[in-house]
Amino acid sequence: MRDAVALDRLEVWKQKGQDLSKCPVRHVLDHVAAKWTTLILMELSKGPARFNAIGRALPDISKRMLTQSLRDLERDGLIAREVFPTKPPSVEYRLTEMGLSLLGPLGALIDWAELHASPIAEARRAYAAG
Amino acid sequence: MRDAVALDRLEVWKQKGQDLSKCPVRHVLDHVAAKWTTLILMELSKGPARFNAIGRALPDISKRMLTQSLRDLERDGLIAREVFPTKPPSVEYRLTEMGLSLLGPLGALIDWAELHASPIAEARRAYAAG
DNA sequence: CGGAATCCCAGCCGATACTG
DNA sequence: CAGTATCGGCTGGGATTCCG
Repeated sequence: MRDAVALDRLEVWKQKGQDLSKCPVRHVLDHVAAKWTTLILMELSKGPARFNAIGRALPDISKRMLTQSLRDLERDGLIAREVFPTKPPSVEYRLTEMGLSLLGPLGALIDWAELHASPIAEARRAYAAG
Repeated sequence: MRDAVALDRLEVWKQKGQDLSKCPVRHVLDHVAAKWTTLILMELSKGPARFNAIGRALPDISKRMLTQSLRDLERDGLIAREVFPTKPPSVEYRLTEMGLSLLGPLGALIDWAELHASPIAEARRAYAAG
């Protein structure tokens, strides 16, 4: 059929009888999944930005979710948070090297999605119709 | 900083003031997000399989979620469902060409996750430590 | 400015039981 | 074999309010 070498990594984990929720691969997938983290990584790919700047760039995000998403990404070492003791204090977020390296694979996925957007929409219509 | 050509596709959508939930890119991301669809695509990358065969390969999935996940993938044209009028009836699922083409980008993401699994785990420990 | 705390609901998802 | 039906818990995430 096709060599699915990469996919077998998940397979191996599954066959070890491990808890799927602790699989490290799932963890990354969950970031991609999370409603906002992809957008945030995208925004930061343009350069470091401050809390409210990111918020303004993503109009529909609440402060609550922005905070939480930033924490999640920081926790996993994908972005770094730096506080400047100005008055009032400002906080800057930027991609780490690891976060930067994620943009490649993530971009590939987004490219695929863009390329297949209309076939998918078509498939949905066809499915709904019959 | 870095060319983020791919990522700008999402950006464009956002700036059009569109509802993010209807962005076609999000549809794909949601599949990746969903707890089981990635595993199912993985399993089917090895070749066509029947309902219960997939279920046995993914021991922790319930029939309910298996059905639902298969429907989701079928709805978007990533897998195809074929019923054989045997006795008792059997149903076979296989990747479509579009589904097959998703394995590449998805595999790249999984490779990245596998490669950075331990740095991420390390970052989490460091973060938890304070 | 950059958050934290609280309330609350929609939906995801698991368990269980039933069907053609 | 390949589903469908129903119930219910858990949590993601929106709205709002308060704080250093």
